[in-house]
Amino acid sequence: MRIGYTIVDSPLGRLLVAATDRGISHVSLGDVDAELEAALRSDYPSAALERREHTASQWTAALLDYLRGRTLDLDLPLDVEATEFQMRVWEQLRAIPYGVTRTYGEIARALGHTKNAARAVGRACATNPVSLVIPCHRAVREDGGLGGYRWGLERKQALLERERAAVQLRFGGMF
DNA sequence: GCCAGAACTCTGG
DNA sequence: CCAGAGTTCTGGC
Repeated sequence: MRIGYTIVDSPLGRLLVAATDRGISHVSLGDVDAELEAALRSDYPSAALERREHTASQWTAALLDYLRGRTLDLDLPLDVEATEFQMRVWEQLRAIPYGVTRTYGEIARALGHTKNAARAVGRACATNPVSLVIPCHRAVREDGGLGGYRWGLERKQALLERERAAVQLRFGGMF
């Protein structure tokens, strides 16, 4: 498998976008490029990875727009591998509106788990390979805590604050 | 209420 | 298989 990727500056640090010719396969945030490349490599141990500046530039631009609060919907083509359960969790995550949060437990219940599968949901979120596109940062704990975030807790907090601010800006006076 | 410990589901090694 | 996870529930105080 061939995967091209690029790393650019973003409001939340370095942003890595990786894609096959079919869609986005990996999106991550970090402080240093090497850290992001290592994460990509560990997700795709046997793929041919090629760093190219112009890789997926349309999609990268869309992600940057999103981070700046100019785009609320990231409906981009994905090319990711996942278990059935992960697919269903990610589907639920993508259904959460911009600026809104949902708890791990709520997501578990939405999947039809009467028993508590919140931990499994957390695990599925944690292994989401395309941050932002699948908004795993909108999943929080029931006790009001943020829970964790694969790309750094302060980024999760910053993302949620940015989303709230952008919503305020657009719809603030309307209610 | 608060805290420790058990319960629950999925998955990588 | 089993440990451990981006959790939640329960029971004792």
